[in-house]
Amino acid sequence: MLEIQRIRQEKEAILAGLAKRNIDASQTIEAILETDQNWRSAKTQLDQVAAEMNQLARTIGELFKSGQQAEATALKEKTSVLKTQEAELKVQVNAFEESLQALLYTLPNVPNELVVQGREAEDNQNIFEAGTIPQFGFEAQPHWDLAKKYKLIDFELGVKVTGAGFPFYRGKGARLQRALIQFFLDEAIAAGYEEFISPHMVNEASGYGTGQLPDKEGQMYYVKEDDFYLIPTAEVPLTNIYRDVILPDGNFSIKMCGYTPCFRREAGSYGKDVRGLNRLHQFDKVEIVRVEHPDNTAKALDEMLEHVKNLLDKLELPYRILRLCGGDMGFASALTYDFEVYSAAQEKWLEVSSVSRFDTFQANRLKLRFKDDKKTTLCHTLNGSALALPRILASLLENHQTANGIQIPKALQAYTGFSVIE
RNA sequence: GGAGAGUUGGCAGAGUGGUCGAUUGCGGCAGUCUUGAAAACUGUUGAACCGAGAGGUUCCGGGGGUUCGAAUCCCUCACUCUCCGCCA
Repeated sequence: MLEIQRIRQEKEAILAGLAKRNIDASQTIEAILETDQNWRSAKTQLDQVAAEMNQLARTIGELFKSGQQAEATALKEKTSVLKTQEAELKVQVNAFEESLQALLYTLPNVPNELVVQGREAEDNQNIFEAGTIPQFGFEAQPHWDLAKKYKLIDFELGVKVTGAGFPFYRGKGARLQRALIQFFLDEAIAAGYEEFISPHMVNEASGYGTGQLPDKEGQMYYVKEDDFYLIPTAEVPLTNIYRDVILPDGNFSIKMCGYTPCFRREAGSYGKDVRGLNRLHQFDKVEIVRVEHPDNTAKALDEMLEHVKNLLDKLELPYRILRLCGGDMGFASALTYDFEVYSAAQEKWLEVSSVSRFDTFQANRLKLRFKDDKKTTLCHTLNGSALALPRILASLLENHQTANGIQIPKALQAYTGFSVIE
């Protein structure tokens, strides 16, 4: 959520920024400013009336105490007019406040200056590439065939027990999955992130805190009896640790990581994009989350990018980094880098990580601030996948396949306990 | 699931209708003392909003009500804890 003070002060810059998302927010901004103006004027009146009421009540109290019943009763009569006024103003103030809030919720974050205007994936900027795309002397198979051939993943069994998008991993497939989780966590911990095992369900307030609510409830699984949401990412429980928190000073850098399963309804998706592991309703992910002083955000983002690069290097996967264009960025993000691994078998790039800075957008909703010379200032939040498992598993299988089996990257062998799947 | 107790400032914990944004203790900060530290003592220490400022308003789990006046009384919802039951 954008800060109202910022909208008051930097209207033009915000409009220009949102234009990069192909959004013309001028009407919304005007409505916000008008509602804000109305709210402030009603609020000022309400405050005045309330002040008078308080004064009167005090006077009446003193009169009663000193036994001046008649005077007190006379004054009491005067309060009824003020009371009516106060009630009316309260209704107004609340109404303005609500519509202001609703309007503010509709505005996405303002893109960083590095972000270019664009509509879709093609407009994203390719800023980095590494690794070599493997050449096979045979016809490379997609991961769903490999998974079947080596009995690593059973999609049909998942359909039987739950439904599409809920696969079983079995045998070496399960082992590989567990190895990856352990590997990612160990790397994150070595990079200074504190590990958390979080709840896999969150309450409504947490959904609002990170921006899944309102509006995107359709993307989350919902447990009606208890009013809980299954987490779509560890970002939600980890970031919400700092909901309603004021850090004591500006000297902080909070680095958290956590492995969780992630649950996403993914309503409306179909076709080859969802084949195999490409898109699931339940998948595993190690997430890194940071809470930073605004001055440190750029550096933190760089560190996170380096961290993810390192993971992919160690997994010996060919990848590229895209800086997302305005139209392709998430609602809350100010700047997002996607990591994509090339799969020579599917002959396409698979998104395996998304690293973003949100600046104050999440912090404003979370009310996450720090004290700075008696002032309270909003913190910055960042997060990134490091990494999401299914597409990593897919690209490991596809890129490291040989005619006789699948080679496990060296860095992973200590975790899997085997070096080849045959 | 049954029964009961509770929700107050960073924490602990008073406060049952009037000057209470709230006693006190701990913690934090500043100071006195000290070569320094500890101890002791003194002072200070919540947040949000409106306002150029002076100042004002709001917040004692959320919402509503009674009253001139509510942390305090009533209604309602949520959450937490304890005991019993069930259970990994």
